[in-house]
Amino acid sequence: MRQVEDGTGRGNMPVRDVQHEGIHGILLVMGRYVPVMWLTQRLGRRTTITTLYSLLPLYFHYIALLCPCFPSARQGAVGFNSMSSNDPDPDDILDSPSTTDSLSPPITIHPLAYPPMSLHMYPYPQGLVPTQPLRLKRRQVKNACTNCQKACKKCDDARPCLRCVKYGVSEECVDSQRKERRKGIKRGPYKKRDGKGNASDQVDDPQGLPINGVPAQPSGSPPTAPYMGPVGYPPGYYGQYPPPPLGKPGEAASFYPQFFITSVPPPPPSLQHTQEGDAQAYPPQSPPQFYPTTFLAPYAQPYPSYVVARPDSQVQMPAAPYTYPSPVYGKQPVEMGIAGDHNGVDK
DNA sequence: ACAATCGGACCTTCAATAGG
DNA sequence: CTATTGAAGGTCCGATTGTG
Ligand SMILES: [Zn+2]
Ligand SMILES: [Zn+2]
Repeated sequence: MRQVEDGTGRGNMPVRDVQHEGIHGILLVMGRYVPVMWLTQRLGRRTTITTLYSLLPLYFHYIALLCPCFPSARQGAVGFNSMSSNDPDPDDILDSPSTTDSLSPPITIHPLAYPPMSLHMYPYPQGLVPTQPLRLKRRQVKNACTNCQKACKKCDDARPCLRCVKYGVSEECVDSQRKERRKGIKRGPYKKRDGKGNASDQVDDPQGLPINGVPAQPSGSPPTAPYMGPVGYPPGYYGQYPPPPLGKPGEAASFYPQFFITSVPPPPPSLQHTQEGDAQAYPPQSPPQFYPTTFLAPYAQPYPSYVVARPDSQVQMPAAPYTYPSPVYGKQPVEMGIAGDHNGVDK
């Protein structure tokens, strides 16, 4: 297990490097799992642990808002799957059901959930540790806005989308036009269906061990991670990943095992300073632990109230609904915003 | 160092096809 | 009619290139 925290000598470590230390590029930030890739993309590649640490509380909403994987104030359980990725897609790391709120107990966040040491990196909990590289499914919006489409950048379902808001072109944010699929195209014979499980799709789980009791995905592609949805948004609002298909027997619904987010207790001291290269050595000693818990949701708000377009095309963080207890949290948010993406909607 | 570009991997959708 | 296939059409990751 590895802990990445301020004051351990890693404070100046760019966040992006954390992923190379971590198991799967997931930071446990203030009790929540956030893909490092995501952080580096949104906050800038050279954001250090220290910076992140000091800014996170203030940017908590924003991060919660931006990071589809940041299961903060949303209602509903936080799904987590044993997964990893060889090409860590920031948004692919975590996932949670977004439309299954009704299925799951509410999960929320409360201020006390912010541990003094807010940055930890945890490996997967035992039992959730993937036995093989898993391919995480990326979710796309149904219809990107024209700006995002042109820029080949990620869009979202909101209009204006976050990216357009960020670049101050909210008014230009409109759905791109989709062409209709042509009909009447002959396809030729399909390959034979053979009534039962054929040899073509048993690639998953060579060991035949369903992860965490979860049956392997029927397709030949690696299993995908569950959707850990955004916070406080309607289903699909920021859904980076599709909700677990419900009611489809033997399907992905079973791929959304429960995962518990908690205010992370500081790891045992003996585990706090493992050497580099132990990324694959997990879980070497004591297995990571996850603590089922519940959080309050102090600032669950719809997206539009978070983001304010400014003349300078920056995005402004509305004042926090409450003040953070720790003085360190009181630090003024420097001009950090959401660097990491390009300026100006282009092309 | 950071922003813009864009090739192409990946995802979603849905008409064509197959089976009962 | 329902299930499955599989390709069209789309999204957007992330490597590359451009800019100051
Ligand atoms: Zn967009
Ligand atoms: Zn837009």
